[in-house]
Amino acid sequence: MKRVTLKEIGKQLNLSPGTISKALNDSHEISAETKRMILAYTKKINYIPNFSAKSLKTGRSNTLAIIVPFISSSFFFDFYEEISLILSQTNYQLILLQTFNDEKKEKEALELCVQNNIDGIIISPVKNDSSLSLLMYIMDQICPIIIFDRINHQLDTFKIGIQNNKVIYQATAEMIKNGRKNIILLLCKDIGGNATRIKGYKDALFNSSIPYNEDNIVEISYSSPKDDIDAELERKISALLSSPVPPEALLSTTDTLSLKVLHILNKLKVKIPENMNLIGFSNTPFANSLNPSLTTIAQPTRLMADKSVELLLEMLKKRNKKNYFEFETYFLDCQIEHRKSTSASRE
Amino acid sequence: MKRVTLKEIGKQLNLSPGTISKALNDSHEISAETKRMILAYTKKINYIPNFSAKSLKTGRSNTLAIIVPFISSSFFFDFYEEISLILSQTNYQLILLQTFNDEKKEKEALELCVQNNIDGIIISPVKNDSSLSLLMYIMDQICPIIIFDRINHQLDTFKIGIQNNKVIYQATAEMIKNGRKNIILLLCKDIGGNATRIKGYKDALFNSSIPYNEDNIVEISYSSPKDDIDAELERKISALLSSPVPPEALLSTTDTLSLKVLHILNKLKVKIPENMNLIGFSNTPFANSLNPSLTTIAQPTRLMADKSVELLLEMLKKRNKKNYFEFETYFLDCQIEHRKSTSASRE
DNA sequence: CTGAAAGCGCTTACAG
DNA sequence: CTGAAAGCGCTTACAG
Repeated sequence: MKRVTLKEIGKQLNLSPGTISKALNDSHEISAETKRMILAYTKKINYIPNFSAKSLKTGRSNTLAIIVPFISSSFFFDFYEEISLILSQTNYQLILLQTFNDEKKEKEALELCVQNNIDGIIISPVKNDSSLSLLMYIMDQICPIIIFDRINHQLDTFKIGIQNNKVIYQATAEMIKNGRKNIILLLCKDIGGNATRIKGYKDALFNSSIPYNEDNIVEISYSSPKDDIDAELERKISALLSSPVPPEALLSTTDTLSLKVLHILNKLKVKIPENMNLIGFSNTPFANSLNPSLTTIAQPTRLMADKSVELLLEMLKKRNKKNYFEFETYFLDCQIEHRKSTSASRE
Repeated sequence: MKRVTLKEIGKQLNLSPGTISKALNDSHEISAETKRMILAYTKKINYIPNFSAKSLKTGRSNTLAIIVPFISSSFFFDFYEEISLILSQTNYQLILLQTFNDEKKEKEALELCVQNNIDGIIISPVKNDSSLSLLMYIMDQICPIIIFDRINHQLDTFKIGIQNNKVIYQATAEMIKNGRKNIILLLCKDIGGNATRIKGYKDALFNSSIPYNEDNIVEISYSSPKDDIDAELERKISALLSSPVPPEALLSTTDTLSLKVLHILNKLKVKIPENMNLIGFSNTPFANSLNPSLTTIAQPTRLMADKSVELLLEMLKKRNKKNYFEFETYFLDCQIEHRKSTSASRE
């Protein structure tokens, strides 16, 4: 029982390998009768084609790639799941690559795409200018690219993201409405959208005539959800809590930080929401089961994934007509999901 | 700027394509001098080889596959992450495939492996006998296979799992020690290890002279973490709670069930741990942040992943000497992680 | 409607 | 140590 090839099948059926190939690809050149006969036979022997040969010949792989910083981040995970689900309805395969926020790994991931004749790429890049020349080369020579999430990247293509200033504005305003004035904004350092995030935060304060205090901007530097930032985070939070006018609210802008800060506040016996309103940027399905359940800003992950695939498939369809596209950046809206960690009542 | 081939490079350097190939593969046939020169050049122009051609020629892909029911299950996710981490140290690529507990999808996933000249497979199969003939064919003709988690599968190969009866015994004994006699065992229906699980449960009761009551075995039928089983689960739990002798403890054997049942018990205002001890089979890192924090049975996921890769790589090394192996099944130990959802004190 | 033949870009046994 | 040549298993322009 050796692995069967088209040549072998042709010999069995007294047809040429080319005819078998055309039949299996449902070419109009082949008669219905012959097709039926060939399909019956290949099904019977469970013929499994060799994709390497096909890919070598055609220059395509029927495979798309999604490149994210960390699949362990629930936003990226959900995004991946959705893409995976959509593509399972097509005959595209999907491969998942992680950069770990490392430019070198990003380059490796992209080269892997080239090596494997990947047909299209959806990526959340490491930095605004990471792998720029390689990405441009790929766009030009290899396959279309869609950028999502970190849409400040300089590559000229379709981009799908959220309006950071707007959503941070809303969350901050929400806390102000709950009577909180001293609000911590917790950020992951060196992430593209921070400037716009801070802008949204400041605008919300300004519109309620609350003075801006730069000590309330807390930036934590980490690149992996597994980095040990717990001690640093606890120290900074503790310091703010023991200041003359302790903070009454905290807005956390990443999934990782949201979970960690909740844990720390519980440990420090801070009463949530009475003494501390808490809103987390998060996509975790467990927000409901947390203690207390966490009010979150949920990114429209599925919509983002849907749009990314839609655009990529569209570019693939028009693959031959380059420069045809007017590239656009799409900003999707986030939603605040209210749970127990925010309320107006105090102790 | 067209994509460069070995032929092209050969022309530029006045060498044959064969020589370039050998140099890049660090063949001993090529002089150090020539190698250095070729490497310098290919690096300068950032030569990226065509893996399809390589794979077609060699019959190998340098890619391993991991096939799981659902990557959204945290056990499988952690397992995947660990494998991914280990392989990033090697030059094997990894592809992830999901079966959604569907035999047809499992067959498709395996055929995809064959199509892509995958070098090795690590799989948690859908059922004890799913895809048996295809798996045997693959083992025989294509590449080695390791089975993990669902180790009751009939394929003869290396298997890595846990001793279900032992760990369920321990968890049950733990609850008995906390003075609980009426203990619910919550299972996902039709999963391989259930018989051994029930045995562990019964043995623990028996050794404490507690009569076995079959109503306490609750089986819920679902195949995806996203299946809507909430109503059914709530109905069954409610019914037991309103029986003359309500249960005082619950042992949940899957991740999905653990989170759902916690949510339901909270909703029904059952006091945990006072009136209900709760132990969940779970790998979620959020166990600590749940309300209350959940005592869990944690599978030795990383060890299982390490062992799986170790065995697979070993089989790959000895690829030519088939039938050389004495296949074994490895049983790894689980650990109970004590948190607030279990204790002896009552109300 | 079917077939013969070239070629995708590599690797490798063989010759020199 | 280097090269010429065959071949991996497909697809497809071309011929008939």
